[in-house]
Amino acid sequence: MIADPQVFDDGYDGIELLHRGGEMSEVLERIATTDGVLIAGPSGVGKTLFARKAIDEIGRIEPVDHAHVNCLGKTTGGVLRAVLEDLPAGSDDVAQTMATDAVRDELQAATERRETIVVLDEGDDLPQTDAVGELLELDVTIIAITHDKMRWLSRLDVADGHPFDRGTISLGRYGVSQLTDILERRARQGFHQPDVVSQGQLEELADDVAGVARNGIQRLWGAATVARDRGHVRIHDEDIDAGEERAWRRIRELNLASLPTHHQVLYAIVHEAGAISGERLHERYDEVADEVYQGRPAQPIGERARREKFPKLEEYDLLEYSGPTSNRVYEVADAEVEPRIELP
DNA sequence: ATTCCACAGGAAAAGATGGTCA
DNA sequence: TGACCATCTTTTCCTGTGGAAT
Repeated sequence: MIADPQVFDDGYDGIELLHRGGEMSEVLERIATTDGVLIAGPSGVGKTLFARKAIDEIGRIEPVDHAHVNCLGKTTGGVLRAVLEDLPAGSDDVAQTMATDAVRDELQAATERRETIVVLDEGDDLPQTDAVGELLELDVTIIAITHDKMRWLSRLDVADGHPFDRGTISLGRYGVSQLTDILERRARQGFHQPDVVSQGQLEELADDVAGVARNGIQRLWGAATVARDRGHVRIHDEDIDAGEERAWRRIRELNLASLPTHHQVLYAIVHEAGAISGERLHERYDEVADEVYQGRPAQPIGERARREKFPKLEEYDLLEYSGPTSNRVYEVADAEVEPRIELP
């Protein structure tokens, strides 16, 4: 059924970008005249793919070097080093302890031989670092990606003004017919055989995910996987329903696996309880800490440092919490996503 | 309405980490 | 090898917030 699994991977970019023609001309136009463009839009509407395709387009006009960096959770130095590592003219392995001055010099050298574009993906927290300011000092073009344009612009603090407030490229959710096209394209490319899924089914999927392309693509993957397991030649409507949870679990499990020990422990504690207050959570952590950290390189951490871990767990869609500072309750997003650490 | 309380999260200091260089 | 250094992480200290109690 699924002949080419990577077509359904989250970061897959070997596919044509559909229904973004207007935004694409806009971004090309702006890149020709300024050295900073902000791309804003909700999760899963193809901001990353859009940026990649924009780089391709630009590369067709003139030769450019580029770096694409995921800035989530990175410090100023971390972003700069990642840029340096990703540039063709930069070093492949930049030491964490390399002085920022030295990184700056190397970036200078790596970017001056030809036009350079830097994509700062997952850039919501960038304004809290100096990374944007540092990069603007160099002769590079920045494409920053964020979920919330207003918040990003208002928190950005760069001396001498910056080019980002001269207009933002906004990528919205797709309409049903547009997303149906997109899903059809994926199906054709991923399944290698016609009629695995009907036009009507694709429309229903597109409608169901409210224009969020990533969700639609993952739902399609889940449906195809279930259909395969059930020995179906084509996707049945029941496969689509049954595949939904599986699709989300796949993404969350990958997210969880990528996190370090402290996050794993905290996730395990919340998972055990289902929902837990901050107070109870800290009590439980203190109870199990000694045993859980036995034989691991990491040491248990204090309460303040634990609080620091939750934004990432939320960002990765593993935990949910909201409400006022006191009486906050932490909940697992999907109880089926098992922790990777055993609690006593 | 005012005071109290618990907790989130900011800032700065301290500690850990992982590198360079003599 | 060991002294030293820059950066990142954690701790310490603290302020702000919203609900609950008075």
